[in-house]
Amino acid sequence: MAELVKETEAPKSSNFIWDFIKEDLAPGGQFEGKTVHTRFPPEPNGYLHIGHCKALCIDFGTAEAFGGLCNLRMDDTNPAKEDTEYVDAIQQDIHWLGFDWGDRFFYGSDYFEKDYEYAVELIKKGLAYVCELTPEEFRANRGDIGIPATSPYRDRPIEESLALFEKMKNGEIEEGKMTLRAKIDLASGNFNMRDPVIYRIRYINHHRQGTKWCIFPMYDFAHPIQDALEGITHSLCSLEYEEHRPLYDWVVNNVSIPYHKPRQIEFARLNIDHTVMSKRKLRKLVEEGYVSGWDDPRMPTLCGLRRRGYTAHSIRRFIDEIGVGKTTGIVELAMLEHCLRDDLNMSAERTMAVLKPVKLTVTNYPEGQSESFELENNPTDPAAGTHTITFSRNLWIEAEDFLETPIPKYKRLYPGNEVRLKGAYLVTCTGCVKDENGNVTEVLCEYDPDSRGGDPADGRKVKGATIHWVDQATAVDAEVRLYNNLFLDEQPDGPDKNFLECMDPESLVVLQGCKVEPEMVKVAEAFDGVENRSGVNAPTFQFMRNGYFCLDNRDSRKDHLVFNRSVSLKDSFKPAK
RNA sequence: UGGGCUAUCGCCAAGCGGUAAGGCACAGGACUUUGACUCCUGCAUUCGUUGGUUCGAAUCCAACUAGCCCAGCCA
Repeated sequence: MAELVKETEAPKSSNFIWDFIKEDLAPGGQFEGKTVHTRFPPEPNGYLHIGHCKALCIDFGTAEAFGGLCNLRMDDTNPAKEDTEYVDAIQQDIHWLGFDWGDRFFYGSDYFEKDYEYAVELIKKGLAYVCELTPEEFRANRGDIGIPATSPYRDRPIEESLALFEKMKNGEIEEGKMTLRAKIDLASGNFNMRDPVIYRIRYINHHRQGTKWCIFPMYDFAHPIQDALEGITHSLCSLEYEEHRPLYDWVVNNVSIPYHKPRQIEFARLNIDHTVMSKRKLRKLVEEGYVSGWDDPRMPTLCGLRRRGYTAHSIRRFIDEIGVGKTTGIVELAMLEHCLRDDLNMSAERTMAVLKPVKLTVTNYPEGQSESFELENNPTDPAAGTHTITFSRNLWIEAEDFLETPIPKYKRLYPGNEVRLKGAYLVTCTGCVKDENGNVTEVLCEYDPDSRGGDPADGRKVKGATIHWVDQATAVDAEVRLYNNLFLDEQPDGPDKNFLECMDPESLVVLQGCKVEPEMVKVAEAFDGVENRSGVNAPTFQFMRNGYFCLDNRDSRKDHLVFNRSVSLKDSFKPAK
């Protein structure tokens, strides 16, 4: 974990949030001499996705940048929505990314007692009252643009509210019959300030508090208190809370907090094209079986991205690259993919794998003969060493590396053309064998014995391409899963769109009978012994000329290898149409 | 039409009164035993629009325009 943090580059020099913080820390600033303290407050009702990841990187990253602290807090003030089921997964994902909250892990519900005391304080100050409007009446009385809201209970005596709130707490009031409201401004243009409800009654089991409470504080009341009690200096959140800030400040200013007053700063949340980010929609994909689960490799969840083969480093780099601002935009997926390729290019070992195999017979290579070659593991890193591959008369090559009649600019196998078999020999195509339907079943070629290793003795330049291959004698079968975007539409989340109708029916293509190097079995076997496979990155390779692939952390076993394509290699070959 | 926010290249994004960084994408070219990587080169006379202030404006002022968010006893 520590290594991950270390290998992550220093974050960008600054952003508007850091500018604010610098001002706050400067002489005369509101936090002069204080330690920057942030918090990441996920609601435990789903898995973390790349959107949360931005927030989390900002929260933890900002603390890191200022030598401060960041707490992890489960925001669980609504018993109807939360579950412990997600708590472990959230923690695992944050650790995977390389962040740590030390011993500062909290639950919003830890503060229910305090919340209650502060609510009572507000009532005593005449700043809150028990309102008996039902949800329907509440809506009917909320007013409108230019029309103030109303509540007949607004001026009820303090003592009466105190007694009623006590009854609410003691379970003597029916759900929906009463709420506690902050007394602020019924005519405010900001509806959040029109005497917002700060406590509601809920006879539901709370995942941690059980039935101890039947009144629960609303986010707008609980959050600033939680922040204040934890000594948070900067409460960073997304833009939609911008107009809640006056309420946040109101709470912080009207309650006797024991420490400094935290400052809320908002930033734009992350959107990426060809995907959806709302928890509701992701849940629908999972629950209605459009994907295999929250960790389906096509999902934008952190567990999905991890299973797909995304490294923590690449994701953090991506978040760093896109920056922090207040403009709501949609980042291209190409940016994320670039960050992955960039990372894996440095770290992934090369191996040859044939995804759509066709036989290649080296007709002048003696039957039964075999030899081996050393293939570099990573051309960008000589220290990565080499591994041994075997060669014989019968090989597998990619079906698309042969064309009986070549298209313009085609540099691969076609009758008469010489190509290099990566790391082995130069071969010249002499023809092919077809079945009764005219499908090519075997490609024929002759090798140049004086080109061992791929370098021709006479030093001639090879115009053909270098293609990958595997030896039929030693190759191992594997299942390979190719992923495309879940959505064909750039903006499945867009207005007037049913995101389910934007899905790509071919977002998952499963290939069987792919041919991989035999050493993959050993790698898979070692991975079989790894505990908590879903929490770590599975072994990842670059299948030369194809892309980056990793073992599937859920389904792969040594006797049935399953690889996921994390991302393809860039390909500038554009055959003329 | 009430409140809040945002507008700089196809996508992110610097810029904070002195004459438009960077990344992604894209297009050429070099190199290459991955049509990858790497390396060059190109890619906003212009900063939503219109006025104003100024020797000088993306940066200050004004008025427009467009987009996003808000009327849960959700977070």
